Amino acid sequence: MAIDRRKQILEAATNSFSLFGYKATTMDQVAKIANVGKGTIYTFFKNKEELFDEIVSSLINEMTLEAEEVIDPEATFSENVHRALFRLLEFRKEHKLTIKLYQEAREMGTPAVSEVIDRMEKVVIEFLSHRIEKAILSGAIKPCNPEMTAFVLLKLYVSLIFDWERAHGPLDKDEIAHLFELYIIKGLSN
Amino acid sequence: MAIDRRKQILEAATNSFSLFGYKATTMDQVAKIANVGKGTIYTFFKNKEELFDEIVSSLINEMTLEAEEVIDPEATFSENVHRALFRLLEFRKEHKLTIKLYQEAREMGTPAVSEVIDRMEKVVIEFLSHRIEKAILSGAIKPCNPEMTAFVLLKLYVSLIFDWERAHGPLDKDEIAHLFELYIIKGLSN
DNA sequence: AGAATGACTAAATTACAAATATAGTCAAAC
DNA sequence: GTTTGACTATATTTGTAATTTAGTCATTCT
Repeated sequence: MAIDRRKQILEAATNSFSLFGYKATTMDQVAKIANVGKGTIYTFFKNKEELFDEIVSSLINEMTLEAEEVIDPEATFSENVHRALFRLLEFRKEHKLTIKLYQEAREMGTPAVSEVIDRMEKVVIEFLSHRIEKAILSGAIKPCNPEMTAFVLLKLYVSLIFDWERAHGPLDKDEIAHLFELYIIKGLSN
Repeated sequence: MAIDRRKQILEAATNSFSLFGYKATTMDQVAKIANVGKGTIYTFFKNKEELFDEIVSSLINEMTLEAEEVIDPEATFSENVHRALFRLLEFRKEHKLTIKLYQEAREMGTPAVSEVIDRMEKVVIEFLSHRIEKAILSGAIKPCNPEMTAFVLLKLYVSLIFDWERAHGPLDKDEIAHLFELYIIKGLSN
């Protein structure tokens, strides 16, 4: 239990960031939770921001890997959107951090947090853009600006998860998948 | 030029709110621009917030009227969405106020401003909901939750006008109309 | 030795108070 | 009867002391 202090620190920091946000998490707190002296944190991480960045980077990596993994080149575009969405929606614990960060960015505008969100969104948009480009080339979907389409998909997702849920209670995975299918893939028109 | 002080005041306040926002507009300033004594404002409006509310209310009324007017019961749903959107996008001056208010709500979270935005969005969503309900009943579009669909349409609009434009420069009317057609009405799938 | 530590310091944040600015009033002027 | 701007009470900003927190480093522990 006294080994792998690095991991202990990362875990403690992740929990604290998820629960209280970036600004409200103190290094003393992280040290206390991780059961290490504060100095120990600085033997592994240059400063608070780097600790934060490492946590977010590995979250981004995990998500990208998962998404990459779940894509089936044989399946249709719509099916792949489904699969990726579903997997994404299962990231509940990591999601807690994301949700907290969106909240902190909105309510307090902490710069380090806004930067990190930009970074996350950039990765998501790039990932989606590539998929969309391929789907256009293969004729699976209509020609469109891939970056803007990625942007619209992300905005729809964020709107549903953060804004709609905040006012109307949570949506389950199937519901969200159905909504993407209806609004973006198939379209409303008969 | 010394008559209809009420109108002068409304105009001065509208300009100042559009240019500087709600908080940064002072009653002395409004009086100065409107060429009236400050006391005069209070013979027509109980306080700053009521002056603001009246301006926003008439903006909402104008918009609803315009939208109502532009709807053609004979035309298709998609065409009506187009027409309404186009008309909306012509509201450039009033739009300035809306844009400033969104900015102020985001950056400073002024309560009076956030309330007003909620009010505006509620009206828009109610208006859209009714149209969508009718379109579902007439079979013009697929069955869906009208309120949520209205919400998604609004969010797409706001995302494009405020978020995308902020990062990538303005979109022209035809482009926006085309995007609505592509993403929401027809869908991406081939 | 080398890793871990927590008292320590410098810098940032918050709490508080005085100074300023603003909303709203009202007695005088028109 | 309407308009007005000097006036007041309230809200905001500014400057400053008190507190908190990030980051260091001499000492302790293994």
